[in-house]
Amino acid sequence: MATPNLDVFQVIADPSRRQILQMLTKDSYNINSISEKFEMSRPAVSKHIKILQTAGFISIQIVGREHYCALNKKGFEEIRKWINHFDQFWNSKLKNLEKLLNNKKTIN
Amino acid sequence: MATPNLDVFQVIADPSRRQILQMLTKDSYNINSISEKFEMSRPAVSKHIKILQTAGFISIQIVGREHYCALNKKGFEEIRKWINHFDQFWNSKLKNLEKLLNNKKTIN
DNA sequence: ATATTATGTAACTTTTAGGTTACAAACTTA
DNA sequence: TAAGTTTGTAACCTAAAAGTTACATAATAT
Repeated sequence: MATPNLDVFQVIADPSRRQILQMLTKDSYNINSISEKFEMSRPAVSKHIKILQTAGFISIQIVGREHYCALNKKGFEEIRKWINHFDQFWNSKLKNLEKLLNNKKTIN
Repeated sequence: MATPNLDVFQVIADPSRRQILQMLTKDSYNINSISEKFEMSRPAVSKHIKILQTAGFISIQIVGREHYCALNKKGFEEIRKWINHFDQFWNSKLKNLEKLLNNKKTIN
């Protein structure tokens, strides 16, 4: 794994990475304890951690030889922005429908 | 492209597919007019459309030989649910901090 | 009927994400 | 100092996503 530079959407596309993020809603864990919960090897998890950190989904606090991972708000923001954008689309569509119905009312 | 069955996160991981969704916030287009806006071949776009439809991000209305694509709310819901879940995490973290500060206040 | 337009799909190739093992580095403990 | 932990990384392999071209199908237009 040559740690590719992925955009935030590609980062959360991987189920294992989403599992890691899910896990970090419970507590902060070091990389070893995270990899223990997964089928794959520790280096594989290590790469995922690196990708998550680079994309801003987690931050890492080094305590001695242990690297503790915690959720980082930053990475999620672009996703939320994207979803909000489409929510606006649905809302404006709904408003247009309401306008249409109101016009009909005044006409009849 | 053997039209793989991707989960919603994998579906929006592809930049071209996100561009298509973005395009459909402006208007409803048939597949040919969508592919005209892209560098890649028409069959490639056609596959993306299929993937977007299968995952519930767009719906297709067939008018004669033309297939008109429009945004479908369904596909976005799982993404929003996922984002909301993490928003709850940040909110509860904030509440805990507030509680902590309030306790300090009453102690001092 | 023929030509044109819009689309789907099969077969194939290329690229790369995601996994592995092996080894190095850095910190901790006995 | 030596042994044990925790982590990073290099080198490699595999599976599959994403593209291509070529061809088939179906609706429309002339």
